[in-house]
Amino acid sequence: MPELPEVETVRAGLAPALTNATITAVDVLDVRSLKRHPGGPKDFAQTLIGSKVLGVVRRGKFLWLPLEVKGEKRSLALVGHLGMSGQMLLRRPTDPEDKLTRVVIHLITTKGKPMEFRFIDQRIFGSLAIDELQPTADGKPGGYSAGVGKGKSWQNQIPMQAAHITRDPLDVDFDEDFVLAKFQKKNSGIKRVLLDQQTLSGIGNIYADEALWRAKLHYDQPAASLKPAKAKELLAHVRDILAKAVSEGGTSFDEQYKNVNGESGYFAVSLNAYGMTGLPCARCGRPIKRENWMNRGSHFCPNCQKLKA
DNA sequence: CAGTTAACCTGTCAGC
DNA sequence: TGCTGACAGGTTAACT
Repeated sequence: MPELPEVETVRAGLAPALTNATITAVDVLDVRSLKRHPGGPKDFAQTLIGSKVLGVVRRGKFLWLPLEVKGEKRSLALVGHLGMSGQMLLRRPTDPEDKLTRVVIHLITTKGKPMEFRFIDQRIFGSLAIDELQPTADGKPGGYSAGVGKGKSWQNQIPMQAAHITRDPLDVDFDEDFVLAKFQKKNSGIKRVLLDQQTLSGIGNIYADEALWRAKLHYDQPAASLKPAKAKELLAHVRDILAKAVSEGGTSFDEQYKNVNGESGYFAVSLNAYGMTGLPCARCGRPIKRENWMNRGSHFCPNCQKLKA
């Protein structure tokens, strides 16, 4: 479900509420949501209770909350991934239950106000885990946290389970030359490469289809066949689309993506390819086509986006 | 080694 | 009304 713009919308919503709040209790309603936490639910809850949240950071589709854990020497964070159907909602204890809630983390603000962080996940591809932070490979900030935490110990760190993820196109330290060099070395179709989080992060099925539509590229066009100028143009489209989608609060079609208040985003009205099967292409008027591709779908204009030799 | 596929899961919706 | 199959925003282990 959620790609970079949706995860960033969640991050921005969580940060002001959770920063400096203290965890008071943890309810694990479905242990499958902790599949990336090897210590199990007891260890998960014990570590969290009494800990303070220091910030909310994101790289690509990964989110993490650096923690101050009493009596703990290691640098730890609560790491979250939304998978295909995850949501993170901020609720008051008196609010009605949310369907498909898997984990509830109870907190109290510095002003003594109680609140609940609820992790909702239909398909359980998402997860929460406590993980150790390690220094970033390049010594630069681990991810996006709106400048908060400058000079803090966790600023230039990243959770071990997210360390293999490269920087996303909205990261100030995004290395475009590194990505272009990777394109040149890959014979896979360009869409496959756009979705590879170790080449560049944050892009999923929606924004890949949208960027390729804008660049007039077929999803199976080998990445290495792109001329440098075309590859740069594609990355510029990627950045534009991601930034615009962030400003619109992400893309929502149904109940599967909500911000921290349970509200939908508005970018769906800006889509030109994804989910537009059979509707006229905004450029040439011919119908958008959907093809089965990698156990999912690819949406494109057969007229504007032709495979080139 | 790079490149691909299968598996992990549940809910919704269209069609019969 | 109920059944069946297609489909859904992602990642990663295990193949070729």
